[in-house]
Amino acid sequence: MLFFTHPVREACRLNNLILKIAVPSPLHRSFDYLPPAKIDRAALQAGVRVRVPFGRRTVIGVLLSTSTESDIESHKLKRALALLDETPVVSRDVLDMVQWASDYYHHPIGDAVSSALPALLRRGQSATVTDISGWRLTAAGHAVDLATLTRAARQASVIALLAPHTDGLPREAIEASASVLHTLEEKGWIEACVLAREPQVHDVAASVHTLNPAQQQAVDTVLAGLDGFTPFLLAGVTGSGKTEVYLELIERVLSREQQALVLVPEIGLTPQLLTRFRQRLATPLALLHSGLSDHERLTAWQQARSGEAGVIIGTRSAIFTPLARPGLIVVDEEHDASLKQQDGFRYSARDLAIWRARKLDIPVMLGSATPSLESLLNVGQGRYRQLDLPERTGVARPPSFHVLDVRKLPLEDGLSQPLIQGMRRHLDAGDQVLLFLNRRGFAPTLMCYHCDWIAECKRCDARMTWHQHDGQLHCHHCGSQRPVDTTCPECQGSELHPLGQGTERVEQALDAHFPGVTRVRIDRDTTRRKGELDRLLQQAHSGEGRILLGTQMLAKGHHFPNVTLVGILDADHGLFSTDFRASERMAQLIVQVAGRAGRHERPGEVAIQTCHPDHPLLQLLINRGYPAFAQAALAERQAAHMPPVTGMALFRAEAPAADTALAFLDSVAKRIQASGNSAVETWGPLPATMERRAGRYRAQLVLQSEHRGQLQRLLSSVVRQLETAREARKVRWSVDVDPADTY
DNA sequence: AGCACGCCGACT
DNA sequence: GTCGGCGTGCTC
Repeated sequence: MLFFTHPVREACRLNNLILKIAVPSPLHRSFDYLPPAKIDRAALQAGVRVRVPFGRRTVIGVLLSTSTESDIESHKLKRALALLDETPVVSRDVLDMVQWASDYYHHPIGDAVSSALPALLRRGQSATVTDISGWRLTAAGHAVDLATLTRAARQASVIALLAPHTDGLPREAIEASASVLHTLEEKGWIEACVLAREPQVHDVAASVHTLNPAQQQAVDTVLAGLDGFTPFLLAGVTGSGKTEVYLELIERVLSREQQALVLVPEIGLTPQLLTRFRQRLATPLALLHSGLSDHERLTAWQQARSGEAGVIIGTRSAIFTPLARPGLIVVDEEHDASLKQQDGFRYSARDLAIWRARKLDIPVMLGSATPSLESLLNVGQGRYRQLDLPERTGVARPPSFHVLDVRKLPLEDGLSQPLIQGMRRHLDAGDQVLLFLNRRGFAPTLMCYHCDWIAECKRCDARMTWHQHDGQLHCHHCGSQRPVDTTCPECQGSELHPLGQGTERVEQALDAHFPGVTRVRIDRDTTRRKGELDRLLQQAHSGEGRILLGTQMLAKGHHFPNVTLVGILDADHGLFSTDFRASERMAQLIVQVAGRAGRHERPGEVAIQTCHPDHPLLQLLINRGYPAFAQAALAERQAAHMPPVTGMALFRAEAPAADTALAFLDSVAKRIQASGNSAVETWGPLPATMERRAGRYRAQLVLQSEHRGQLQRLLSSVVRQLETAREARKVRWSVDVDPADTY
């Protein structure tokens, strides 16, 4: 048999071999290449990077598979230039998942594969773990007299830091700007050095953790199924100790020498959560979030791939992280919209987590106090197994709700009298109060009392928000800003007034109502600077701030045990909207915000200011709780033939001219009609609720079907047509399968 | 997406 | 005369 592996024959076979390669481009297909010259067949593993000539450029693609056939005429096939990896950078399970997702979300395969790789690998950097770069003192550096450096404090501190470390310190360990290090290098006092990378050792103090019966039962149920794929929905009311369940399971996974992947919403990756994981788990954590540098991201990716990190915790894109020994996937706050990517490759990290866990044959746990209707339906249909944590840990009891009808109550700077009185009561008792308002700035509208002119954004169909701190009008949709008008541009009147409340204005009002009472405002404006969020949260936790005021940022993932009153200043914002998920989102937000209250021994109160106190879903929510709300909402969706009961997809389009996007979507609708697929209904095309945004006109076409398979088939066919359609060139278009937001 | 080709307007 | 505007075509 050895004769068959004779070199000549092997070469012959290799010459017939076709490489199917995902090339970074917006094209919905892979590209075929001949293997690089002089290459061992064994090196051609799916998932390795390949340098290929593409058009007039050279790009880096990823090998999807090999084949002996190609639809491309052989004289057109080019030869790949080189392989960049000895072992695949995209693991088998991730590659399969990406290919599935590219198909399901109708996103170009090359772009989808790219999103599975850290930027440095996309650009061709070596994937193998490299030694880390650091700095050490030179002989001249050791000889420097620090007393002569009184005018260069930063340089002096670097020298002092490095002095005891003769082998040098890693760059990350030196808190100094690049320019300081550069100056020191120029002076000949420090030099770059290479430090061998040593696996981190992470010890934790042994401690005993007791679980309540519900937690224990949840843990036991998952442990019983640790050797195979089961999706679990951990439905735990806020404060019921979901994190403790995760930690317990992760410990068990680690003790089996396996890794756990934990996905969290963007805003949920709080220092507290990390501290808790670090204190508890005897393994290095690989952290993946948007704030990382390219290098940090690659390092975390490598720690996950090598198995050095036992736990990988990150936001949605972390679902693509390679795992050496996968054992468990956790998706925390699974209802959160940030798990769905909103542009480009519009995948749902939650749904991909399920897919990947099935492929890997490991358990996956979705956790939430307010599960998505999607997940609840999956439970109802027997696809997921629900685990309940009905009780709050300790003695904390559920809060009581008060609906304040602001049609009948005069508002003073957005605060009703009963709310103010309630705040006073709780503050007098020595407790903390949390006010939630999902609107930053001073006032969302600036209006002329003379002629009713309103300050609007020049690039969007939206009002400008007045920000007092910088005296500017800001557009919260495109980011543009301009100075506040002092006279009305229409009638030259000087009666310009701010209308409505933002967090800035409420903060100011608190001065008048609660003079001398300390407060903390947490929104994007007060936390812009690095470290500021941590500092403000610290003030909130320590009790230094008595009144906590903020937007979304304050609503999720934080424990404020001494907060006993939560005020939701404007519940109507989300209750009525064009999006069919508005009431679900509102309910989730109310429950999440309410969950901040009364986590300690004192029961909490929640005051909700609304113009619609009788809204049936709101009443259901506060009287009978989230599960009852969710069942009713699901029944409504059922009756209205809406997701998650039906499948939905959107064609979105935007263009610089008003009618281009709509005209394009009209042609898409015609193609859909022409397909004769009667299982799919279309709605629209319609202009977006806010049609113009950042100077571009936006529109969408909704597709719905009871038969997801039919919907998928139709999308494939239409997307294929659009690739070469003339009208598609004038617009920026995209498909959004299972949209998180319609507008 | 990039990149090149190609055909019309206002500048050194 | 040419620099450069963006429409059109192509990528194995």
